[in-house]
Amino acid sequence: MTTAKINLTPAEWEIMRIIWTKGAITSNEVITLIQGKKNWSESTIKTLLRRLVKKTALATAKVGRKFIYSAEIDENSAIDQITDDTFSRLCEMKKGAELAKLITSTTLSKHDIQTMQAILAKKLATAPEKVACNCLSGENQCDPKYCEVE
Amino acid sequence: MTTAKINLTPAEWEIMRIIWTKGAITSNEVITLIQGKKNWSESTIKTLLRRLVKKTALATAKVGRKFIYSAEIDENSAIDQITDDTFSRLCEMKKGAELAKLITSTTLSKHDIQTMQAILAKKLATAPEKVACNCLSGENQCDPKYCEVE
DNA sequence: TTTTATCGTTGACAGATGTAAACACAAGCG
DNA sequence: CGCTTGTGTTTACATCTGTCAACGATAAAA
Repeated sequence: MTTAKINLTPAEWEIMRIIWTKGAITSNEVITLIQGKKNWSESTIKTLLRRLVKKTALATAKVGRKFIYSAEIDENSAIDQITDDTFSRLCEMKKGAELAKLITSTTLSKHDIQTMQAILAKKLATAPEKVACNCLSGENQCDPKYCEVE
Repeated sequence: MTTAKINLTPAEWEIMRIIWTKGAITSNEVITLIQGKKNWSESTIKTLLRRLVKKTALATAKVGRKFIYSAEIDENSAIDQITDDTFSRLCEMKKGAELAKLITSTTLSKHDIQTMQAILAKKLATAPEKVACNCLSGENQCDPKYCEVE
């Protein structure tokens, strides 16, 4: 399992989810499983598998004339990567509110919630009163008229 | 301010942040401000501005021979959109842990934290013991060997 | 062993993205 | 009134992505 920075496109991500969930799997199984969610032709799926192998997101083991595909990148690392990637684009000041929205809209287990509560309780003590906007570089400051949390 | 579904590419997003922060602005100012962060040529920035206008993410007001650009899409909506988009790709079962990581790595204000604490406290009561994986369609169940939270 | 069903490989193609040079044009300068 | 300068417009182009059809090789079936 590598942790290298490999970018997965949305379509490729769909394939990876199947493989992360099933472990080792043949292209045929992938095709069958995907077809429950996406309306992709076999060709499309084969292409995606091939591209994933090429970018070393998947490994193959030849068994007879067919391949058994398995993930070469760790699911959690991949998840960290896309979420970090997404969050890195956001205005620093807005992230807190967005996270609040996400925890509102996401189904969370009791355990998840308790974990977060512990983290938050710990953070509260040293939390700043306000997080500054970082949308402009250097000395350029936000125009308070626009750069405000609502 | 529209709320229509407009996809912003990472490069376009960079431009939008400037404009959301500064309000109305000329291409020239955008160019100056971007150059503090990115090493893009003027041409590149002009192209991005034009594409953003084309996809109605920006509006223009002609003043003399120059344009004043302003956002046509709301920053918060755009933020919601990309985060939702990203989260929709993840395994349902993994979202909680990922959110916990995010709140750990994000700088949060006291206010943000308190908001989240309130949301979590409320959610805890009705929270499920476990959130199921939704990576496979229909009756296909996760192979417990692979589909487990660690 | 001839036919057929399976897989994987090639080649394609339109549209999106990142990047940018070259060009056109109006306004102010000399 | 040409010339320079600041702005917007065109054109370009290599990649990346989403989607496939067609082709080739080989195991399985007849």
